[in-house]
Amino acid sequence: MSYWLMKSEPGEFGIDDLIASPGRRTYWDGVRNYQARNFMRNDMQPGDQAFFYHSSCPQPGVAGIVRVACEAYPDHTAFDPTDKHYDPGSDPDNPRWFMVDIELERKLDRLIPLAELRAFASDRLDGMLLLRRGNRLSITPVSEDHWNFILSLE
DNA sequence: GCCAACGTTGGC
DNA sequence: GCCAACGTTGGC
Repeated sequence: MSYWLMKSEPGEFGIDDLIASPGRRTYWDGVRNYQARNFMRNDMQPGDQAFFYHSSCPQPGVAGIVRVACEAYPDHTAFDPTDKHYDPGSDPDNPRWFMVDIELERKLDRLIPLAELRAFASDRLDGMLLLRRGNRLSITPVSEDHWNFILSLE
């Protein structure tokens, strides 16, 4: 059982879009970074929990909690020339990109802003990958201590 | 819109 | 394998 943080732009797909999805479930397509892919493909397990994080928006921060609903499987959007995330280098017989399904566990009572997390960057959240300068990874692991502390801020 | 921090690409 | 150029991410 591991904890994760997954970034999404609310202008594209936010926590309320997940709430509106059938079964409050969706597939996490479009990851085109090898490190993030490896986390999904190699380390994510069904039942793992993840923070649903809003990025590139007026109020970046942790918006909700989701559950990994299956093991990673090939991201079919990589094979679709009309898709924004099309990658001609991904061969259906040897897929390059993967995705998992996620289900909403709950939306947080309030969004916990990035700025608030940053205030703890050198003590209670020391070492958290999200807070590392220049971090651009869309999927990062979260330690159990950090997970519990962030939820205590809610 | 700006810019820092990366990751990727491609010539050599 | 090196590295410059380029593209992307994402906070501010």
